[in-house]
Amino acid sequence: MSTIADSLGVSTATVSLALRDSALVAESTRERIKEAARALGYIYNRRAASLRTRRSGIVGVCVHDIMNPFFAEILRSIETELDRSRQTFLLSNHYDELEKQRLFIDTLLQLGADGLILSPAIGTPREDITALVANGMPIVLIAREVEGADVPIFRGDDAWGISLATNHLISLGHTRIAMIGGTDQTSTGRDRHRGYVNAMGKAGLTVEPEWRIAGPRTKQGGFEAAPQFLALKNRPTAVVCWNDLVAIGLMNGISRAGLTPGVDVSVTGYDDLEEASIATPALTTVWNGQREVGRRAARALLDQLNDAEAHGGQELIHPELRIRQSTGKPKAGL
Amino acid sequence: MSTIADSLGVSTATVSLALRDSALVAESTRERIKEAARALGYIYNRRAASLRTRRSGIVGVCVHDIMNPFFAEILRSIETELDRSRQTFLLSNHYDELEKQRLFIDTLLQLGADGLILSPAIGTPREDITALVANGMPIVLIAREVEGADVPIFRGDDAWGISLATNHLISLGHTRIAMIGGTDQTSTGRDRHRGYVNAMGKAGLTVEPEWRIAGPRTKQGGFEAAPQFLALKNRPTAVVCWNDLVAIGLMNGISRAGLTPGVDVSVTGYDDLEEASIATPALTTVWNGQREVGRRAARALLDQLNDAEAHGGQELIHPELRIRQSTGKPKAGL
DNA sequence: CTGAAAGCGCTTACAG
DNA sequence: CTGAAAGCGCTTACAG
Repeated sequence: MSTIADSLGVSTATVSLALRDSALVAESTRERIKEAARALGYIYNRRAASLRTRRSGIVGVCVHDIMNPFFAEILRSIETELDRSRQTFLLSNHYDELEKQRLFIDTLLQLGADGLILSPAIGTPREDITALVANGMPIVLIAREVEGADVPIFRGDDAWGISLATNHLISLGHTRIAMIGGTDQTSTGRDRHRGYVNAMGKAGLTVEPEWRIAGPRTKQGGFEAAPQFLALKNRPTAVVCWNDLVAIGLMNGISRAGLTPGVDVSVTGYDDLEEASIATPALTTVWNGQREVGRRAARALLDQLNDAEAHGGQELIHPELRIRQSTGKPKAGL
Repeated sequence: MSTIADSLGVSTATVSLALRDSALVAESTRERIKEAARALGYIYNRRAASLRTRRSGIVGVCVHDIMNPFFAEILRSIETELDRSRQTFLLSNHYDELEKQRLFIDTLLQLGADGLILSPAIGTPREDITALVANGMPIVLIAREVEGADVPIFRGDDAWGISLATNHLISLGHTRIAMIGGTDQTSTGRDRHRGYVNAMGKAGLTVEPEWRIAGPRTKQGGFEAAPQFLALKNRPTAVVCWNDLVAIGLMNGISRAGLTPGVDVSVTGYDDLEEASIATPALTTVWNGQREVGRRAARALLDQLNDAEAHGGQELIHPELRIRQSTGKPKAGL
């Protein structure tokens, strides 16, 4: 910048102002300065600027796994929103390791990030969140709760959503319904399991303990759970899966065993990923508003950046059932 | 830092040294300083440090789409390598839009990033790469070439790899083999198509123009190409797909039409994604060394950071055929 | 082993 | 409308 200033015989203050299109600088001066900047191949140094202004233009986004299509869809809409306001976003996976998450948060602090969008790792203590807030870094949560942390959170109404899937199966005539996937260590896992149990109870149906195969959260996991499910004595005729990935994996596993998902066993997913509609058979699932979650979370954070007052959030997104070919009436005789 | 210095009656220089474990500082002083830093909740300001040292600890990674499992697998191994040397990595999608890619590169320059790992967007001119190098930013390419750019590149031997798949089908007795997916706008697309054509030629087989359905690169794309393929007159008995995603989508589409992939139509993929082995039927494909690509690219970049001399790369990764259930002999009578 | 001083490249009052 | 000066929080010669 001083090179530009010298070459034109003006002050660096004027250059700084001109490059940011300040009305304080005469039109002609501004033009000359911009021209010189171009000619000299000037590169704006954001570190220096941010050191002075205390705004970095960086927003951190940290989730369990960015390559998981569920988060991928959320991230895309976050990306769209942040791009619009020219924020750079720093992505990271924490793989549900608290240490990785803390390392990332430290990095964010050191870089002077303006805010954080976080889907907290399993076991995240409230203090980790409040410490951030105390350091003046706005934060919004997505997908998962952190008990006792008073920050905006955006997610779907899991208990309600899973009841949609469960009730759909019940209305088709299924009475023995299993639930596969998810973990009680996350609020999402607990909420969905509770929703399933409640829906069964309301319909006067019993739930056998071995009908709950907890754990799987990926396609691979669902695939591997298939044999265990198929081996159940007095096997359930339908399965509520924790998410679409588990459901698709499970259906693949069922097909491998020579049975036909949607005919021999009804299967529901959760999330309505893009993939759900092209699965074979097309997956009956619950739309979970990923796009909406991402959009709202990003907006809420941006609002906080521009106005420390703003502090919304918390309204749950209302899930919707999507009926496709992976569910049907129980086969006669089962 | 000056707060720490004041509270202890030492200079900031000493504090700086102590916090970085310099042997220049007496053990006892070091301890006192670190203790004070902890007590005061000191946060290291990387912007300030980097302004002074001209190293930011940031490495940029830019690909077509980080949520695509192909890149996802590469990114995971890049992540592992960079974590090890405590570099923060800034991820971005360019979605094959040159403008997005340029914006990201600009951001990197402004943040003073130490280097870039890039899978270049379609149409990236050589000048974009050389300009970066001229600005002193080390760069390595992955997956795709940029003609005339003299920088390290890491990728598989695509022409060779696709010939493995093609020859496998030929050896099973197929003579009419289609190729679905990919675009001639990328080196990868051209190489794979060329490899397929060559393999067919060497076996004395002809390739009808309508057997090439260019374009699809995703599951959705493969799924949508199914009807077009199935409608071909004198339909090929086998399909070489551009990648696993297209192959899996295509198989879903074929199933939807009531045919059985692997029996009625043989299908091969490319990349050997984790998903390939749990697809139904399990996908015959070509292992493309994603992990290896990521690992080598990250190492090469780190080497360049630590020693401007280093400048390796260019050896192609040798693909391998993985035979599973999606390929078989052509059905009698076809 | 420790301190005083300069400087990285910006922006922001303040003065004119 | 423009300039001189201070300062953001570090690190690095240099001197002692």
